[in-house]
Amino acid sequence: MRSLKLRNIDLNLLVVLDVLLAEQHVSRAAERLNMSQPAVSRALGRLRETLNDPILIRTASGFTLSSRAVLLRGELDIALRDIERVIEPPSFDPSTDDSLIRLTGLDMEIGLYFPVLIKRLRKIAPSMRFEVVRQEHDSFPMLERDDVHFSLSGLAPMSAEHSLHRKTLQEMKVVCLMAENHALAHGSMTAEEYANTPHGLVSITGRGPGSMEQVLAQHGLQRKVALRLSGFTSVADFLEDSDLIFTLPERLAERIAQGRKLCIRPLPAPLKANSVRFYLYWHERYHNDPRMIWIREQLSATLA
Amino acid sequence: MRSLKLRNIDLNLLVVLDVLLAEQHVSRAAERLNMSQPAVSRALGRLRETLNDPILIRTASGFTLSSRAVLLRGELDIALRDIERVIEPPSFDPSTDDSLIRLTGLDMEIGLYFPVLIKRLRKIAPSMRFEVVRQEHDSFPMLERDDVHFSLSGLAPMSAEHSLHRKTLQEMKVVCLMAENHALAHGSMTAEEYANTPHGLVSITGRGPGSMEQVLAQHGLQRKVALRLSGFTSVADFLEDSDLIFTLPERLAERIAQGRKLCIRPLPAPLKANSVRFYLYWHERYHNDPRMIWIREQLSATLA
DNA sequence: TTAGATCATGCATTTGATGAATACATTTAA
DNA sequence: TTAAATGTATTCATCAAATGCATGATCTAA
Repeated sequence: MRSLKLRNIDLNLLVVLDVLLAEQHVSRAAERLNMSQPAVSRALGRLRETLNDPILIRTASGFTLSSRAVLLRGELDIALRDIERVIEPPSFDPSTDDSLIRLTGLDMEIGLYFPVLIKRLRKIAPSMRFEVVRQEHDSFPMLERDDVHFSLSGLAPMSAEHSLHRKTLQEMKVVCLMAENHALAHGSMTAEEYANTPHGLVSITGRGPGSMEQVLAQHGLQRKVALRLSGFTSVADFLEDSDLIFTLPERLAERIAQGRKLCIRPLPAPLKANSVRFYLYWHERYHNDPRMIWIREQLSATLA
Repeated sequence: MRSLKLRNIDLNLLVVLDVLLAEQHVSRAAERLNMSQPAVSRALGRLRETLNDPILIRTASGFTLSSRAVLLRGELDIALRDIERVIEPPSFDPSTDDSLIRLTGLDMEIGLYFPVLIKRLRKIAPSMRFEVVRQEHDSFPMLERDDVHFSLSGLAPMSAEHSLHRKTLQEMKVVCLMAENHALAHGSMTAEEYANTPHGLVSITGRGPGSMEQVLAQHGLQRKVALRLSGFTSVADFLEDSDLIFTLPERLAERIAQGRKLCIRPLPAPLKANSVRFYLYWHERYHNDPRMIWIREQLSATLA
């Protein structure tokens, strides 16, 4: 535990001392410091008092340094340089930075955004390292605990988590994904037809109703969820040759449908209102971190 | 030339920051700093403003550090340690100190005081190095110019040299030194007899009358200086088998007479008043230097 | 819901740094 | 030796800013 010697002295005097030692001349020092000559003279007086040493000694031609002052000059130079490093906003150079950046998110969402981002980052910051961390049920506590720097999520934090920041990556409509040979695969679909078909649901938190339940309720409808999955990976396998419908964000649905016997259909017009957003979340503690700011900017660039 | 970034920020805040980073708790930091809690809270506010970073971030259980704060902790620790070194009175350890100490003085006076001093110093400070420098006509400018740390002299500086300090080493009477077979070598000597004998004079500055001239003048007398020397070394050689008298400080006379056919006689009573002092001089710039303070103390000890 | 803990803020106070003018000291030039 | 010049310290009034007290706001835990 550091002693409190420093509490009892005015560290601001050190800046004046530095210039005084360099100039050995009160008036010139004052000019360089943008202070009045009396102010510097007094500061010198206080320094003499504090350090218990005359520091500058009058001679026929100006001032000379005391032996203490000669020592001080070197030590002070080091100390002030260190302080400047403290004060200075932290610098960041992508070309040399070797930080380890930890990210999390759901498998499918990650696949949608992170590969292209990280490809871009590695091109500009070849020494930077990345780690995609398996997401827990809820990624917000992971941010809180500093397990990860970023979390990609379509959810909103439950309570008002004041320490989290986020940025909307994309907003997209929700579509229906079903087998090519599904009864509703062709022609238009009514809200009632939609509600009466058995549904599949990817529940990230593992519990509670999906957002569609609310929308249906507004139309006096409700649906039957016949299958509940905790991830997107096997959605296609369940859908092919099945009577199920999954209601998913458009780009996710496109991904899942790729190369499978599935087809994407718009939601029935009355239910179309709501859309889905994906967010990038980070913790307050990295809000000003130039590395993280840079990454956020790069992500925006990949989306543009 | 250092930029003046540091002029615009309050360095005293850094001490508070240091404790805040360690405690991550405003009230505890306040206690450790002997400040009120509001004062620390405001200081934290100013720090946030200055560094443009939240530093401490509220969480459910107290504060966490921002990423900037994590960096700061290390940098600040170094900076404050360096500042402490600046503030701290310079330490001095005789057993390890290897300073080079430069001294000057007249040959004979040096022989009187320095050998015993340096013997003592080398015993306690074996790594310290010493250099006895040939004295110029006047040793005071050498002190002014920082050619030497100490000067041994019986003179007083001409003008009021405010930058010089001195310490009386010894006070001694002045005696007459003459050949054993000198006419005045036995019996008492009157002031007139003294004045009428041819004199030798060691003139350190090389010019001007000696101090005896003044004393004689007060008695309406004056003497004839037949021989003028610029040092003491050869005084004995000039005195043996000669009619000259040298008027010298007692201990110097004893030294010179040692093993030679010379004898020491007191001054005639009326002229006896004045005595001679030897001083150790040093420059203001070393007045607070712990090494020089120590040396001065050691010199006193050798004289005691 | 209450009690307890902790940080932020409004307000009044006080400390202490500042600037303008000036006194003081010393050196240089005449 | 005096006068001018240079540079530093000091006096005094002013003003900015930090502080402390009391209080408000927020959150945790029982």
